[in-house]
Amino acid sequence: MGAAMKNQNTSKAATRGPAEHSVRDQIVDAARECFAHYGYGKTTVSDLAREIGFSKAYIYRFFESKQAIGEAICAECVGGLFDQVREAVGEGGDATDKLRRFARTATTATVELLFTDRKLYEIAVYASSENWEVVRAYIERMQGLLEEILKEGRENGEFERKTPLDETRRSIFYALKPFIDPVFLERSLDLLPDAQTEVTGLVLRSLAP
Amino acid sequence: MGAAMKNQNTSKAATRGPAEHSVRDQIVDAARECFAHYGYGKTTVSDLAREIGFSKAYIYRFFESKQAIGEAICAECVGGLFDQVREAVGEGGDATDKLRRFARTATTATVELLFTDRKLYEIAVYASSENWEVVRAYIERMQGLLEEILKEGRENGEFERKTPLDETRRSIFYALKPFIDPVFLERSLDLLPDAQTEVTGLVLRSLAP
DNA sequence: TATGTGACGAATAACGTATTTGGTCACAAT
DNA sequence: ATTGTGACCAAATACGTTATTCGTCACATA
Repeated sequence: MGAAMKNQNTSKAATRGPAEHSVRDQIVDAARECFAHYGYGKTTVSDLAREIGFSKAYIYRFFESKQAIGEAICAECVGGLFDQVREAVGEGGDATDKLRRFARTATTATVELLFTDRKLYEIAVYASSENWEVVRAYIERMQGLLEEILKEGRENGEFERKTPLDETRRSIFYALKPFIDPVFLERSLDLLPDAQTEVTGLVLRSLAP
Repeated sequence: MGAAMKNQNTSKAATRGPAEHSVRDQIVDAARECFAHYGYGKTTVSDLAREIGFSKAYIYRFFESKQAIGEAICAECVGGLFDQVREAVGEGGDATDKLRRFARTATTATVELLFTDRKLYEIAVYASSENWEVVRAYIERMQGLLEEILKEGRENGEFERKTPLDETRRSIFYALKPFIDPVFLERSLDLLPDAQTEVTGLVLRSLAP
């Protein structure tokens, strides 16, 4: 099984110097604007330095690498996605409704990001394809949320209880992946929104007690 | 909704001249070897011409373009995949078993292609990402096979009958896509084989009467 | 008609080079 | 200590030029 297995670049925070510092915020602010406007690849670290009026070297006092800055921006993006999903789920009624909201919102929020901030979306795709830590964290939070929904559904009798909870959570997440993972979602656009609805239906049928 | 929507290059056969002709077969044979050895991109039409001892211009009497030759080779590949799946399904017992075989064989056969004929797999990825007609045909045949399994399961009471058959077929196919579609499968390798098994389990639960 | 080709143009890829970029470090100032 | 920088290097990238490659067409031969 000599698979590809690239960098194993699941790097840690990759942040340096004081965690709370106005310059760090300035860098992030500048990066957010520049990345969104020119894209991650076309923005140079010197651009960011010029934008905040400091030298390039100073930026490296706060971030280990350009990618680390990209991860910070990406964290904001996926954090926003997660918040939207969590909020939508919170407004749901029973677990079935919550699960529907979970799937629907994850898709619509990500698609919206794709269309309104295409350049930022590209970072997310890159991050996902390169297994950045921030994506792993996002997936874990999403699965955590999903598990909560499942638990609730199991407790109040909406969902079956025989299948191990972990397996249920994972398999649902895999099945929904084409509509959640940015890399896959790009290739599923022409199937939306029907395919997403129908897979959610399938998932709910699989949960029937 | 200004989606991407590229070439709409879902071209037809793109074949020219006599359909039955020894030279056509020679071209395809040479292409199969060269594409598998050097890859689609690195193989030039002149290479194929030299291989069969004719001029490059003559090749264009039989195929409209290099891509058309690629489609022919790709058709062989996915045809092979489909045959493997159909055979495995044919050896199955009840519909549940057949569905399991359907999913498992589709994945293993595609992964095997990926590892043994990586260069040909690349063509399949390219074909899929560019929506070549041959891929569309493959998907339709696969869905046809899946529908047969579902019908059988519905008739003998293994599967539920409330959900419209079309929807069931489509949603199952979508859910399995990360393990069938070459483009997706490449990114799901690290989840195999567990994820595939677990999603299949989810699908079967959703089919419970 | 069926088989087969060399020559040709536009588009693309390969290639080598000059420039830019990511990242570090020694050093200065507060 | 903390804040801040210019100079520097290896690696990557942009760029302009050359060489291939796709695909066509007029033409040849049997």
